[in-house]
Amino acid sequence: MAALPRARALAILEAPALHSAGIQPSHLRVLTFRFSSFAPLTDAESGLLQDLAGAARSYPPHRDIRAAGTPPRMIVAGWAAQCRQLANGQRQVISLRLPGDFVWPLAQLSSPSSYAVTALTELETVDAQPLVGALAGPACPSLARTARVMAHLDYMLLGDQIVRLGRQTVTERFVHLMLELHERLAQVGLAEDGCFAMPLTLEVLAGVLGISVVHVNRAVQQLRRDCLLEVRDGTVMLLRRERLQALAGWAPPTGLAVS
Amino acid sequence: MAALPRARALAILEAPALHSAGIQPSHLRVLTFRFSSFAPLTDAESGLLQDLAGAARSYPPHRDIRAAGTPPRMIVAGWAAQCRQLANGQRQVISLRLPGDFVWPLAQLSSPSSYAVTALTELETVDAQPLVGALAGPACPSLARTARVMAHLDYMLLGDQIVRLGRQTVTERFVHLMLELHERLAQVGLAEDGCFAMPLTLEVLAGVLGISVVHVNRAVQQLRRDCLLEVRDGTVMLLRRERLQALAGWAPPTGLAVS
DNA sequence: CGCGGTGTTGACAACAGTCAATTACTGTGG
DNA sequence: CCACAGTAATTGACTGTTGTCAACACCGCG
Repeated sequence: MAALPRARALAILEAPALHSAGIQPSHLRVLTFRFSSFAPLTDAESGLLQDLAGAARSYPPHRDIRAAGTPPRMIVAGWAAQCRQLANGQRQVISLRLPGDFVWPLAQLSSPSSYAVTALTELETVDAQPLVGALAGPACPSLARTARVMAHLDYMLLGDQIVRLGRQTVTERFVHLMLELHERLAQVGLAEDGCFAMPLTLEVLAGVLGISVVHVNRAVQQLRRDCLLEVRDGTVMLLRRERLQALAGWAPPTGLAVS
Repeated sequence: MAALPRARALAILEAPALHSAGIQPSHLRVLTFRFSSFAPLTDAESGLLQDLAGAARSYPPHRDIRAAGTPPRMIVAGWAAQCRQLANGQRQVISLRLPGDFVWPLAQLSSPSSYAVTALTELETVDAQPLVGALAGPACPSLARTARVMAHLDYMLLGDQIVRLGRQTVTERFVHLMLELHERLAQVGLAEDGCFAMPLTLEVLAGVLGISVVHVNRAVQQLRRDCLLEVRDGTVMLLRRERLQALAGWAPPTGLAVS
């Protein structure tokens, strides 16, 4: 969708000025991909994204990024997980946060520490406050619409997670999640042809899918034997998308109209 | 919390003008309870709520309330469920919508029909468009903050639902849900002393909890035998709150600070 | 070389789903 | 007033999926 405008927007990435400004092209690429997938970007909006990409902050793996009152940030590289720690020591991942996602999906409160966002890999984020500020002003009208769509997408993703946990078997859950991740990563240019990098241990996957480590493994082995999917060296290859989609009851998101 | 302002706000309910204006006092009561639980209401805000309560619309049970593009509404009486219908005929309830909740939690899109909101009982809703409109304007500053808190609460509730489905046993899920419902209903004055009306069949409960009808029943019977909880005639009585909270790992929500 | 983290596999136990039969409660029509 | 059908709740017996425990392989690292 919107192939032409995106191409035009991405052309900026070739400009030599980027490097002299200390901007990571891959960071700007993520931002541009994400926002141009909803609506063509105006020049003002492209400029705004370029400003954002200028000041990235880095977090090491396993670092807890506590929410309380800090301004919103957007991930431009690496993966994070929004977790709930349970009394019995178990951990449930509410939502995986990928490049192009806000770290905290919505207006957030000071929640009682049961919520945390943990960096799963080396993580790069940029300050998203200018974006949020731009929503109120009239300067970037389509950005405001885009932000609403993104908020809704976050809500829909939690719905998908609920369906996985509530109604699917281990294998179905895993496949469903892989298809979702592929779709989300493809939106920011980090997945192609059913292939993407997935820096998750079985333990984290078990935390996402609400099952034990052992059974995540069994599901992966079974899918591998059935030649439906391959996982190796942190890379996932979806071999037969149609079969996988039928198996997990997953469908690519249809056109997004804003209310 | 905010006992004094709420009492002042509720005093309006005694005014005889209400009945002549065709306003259901119970509807206004729900609206007033809900909004005054976050911040004291100004007179302008009270007036806005009173206007809302004037024009309620009614839906029969089992009626599907389709979302696509319709303006937002708020429930003032009755229960509804936001569902996902699966290909194999199973149904997963994403979120129960109670009096004082927006029917569609957030900015909504035209989603591909897999999402639906179904009235579980006779349902009364009011047009929430004036509320949403008031958020942008400067007339009701605290209402805008309240709306953000409510959006976040909706998100937190989905997180709770995910934890239930991902990490808890049948009994724990049921108790956890009952405690959540009690808390949410208490916020709109529909629960007291561990006692509230719950118009849900076992089938709907199974749809919420991601388990089979039979097992919902077994859990209820067990809790009844243990004298922890009683369900009869559509009424739930939580007998030992502390034991139940410990059993389900549930804690009452702490103070809500806005970011 | 030993160590910790991660992945892999098997055996068994615990939990939850399915099927089926029975009961209780409603509203309807005779 | 009763018989009836339809829905919901309840219970038992059995099956199937998943969790738990344990052992082992692999790998990078000090």
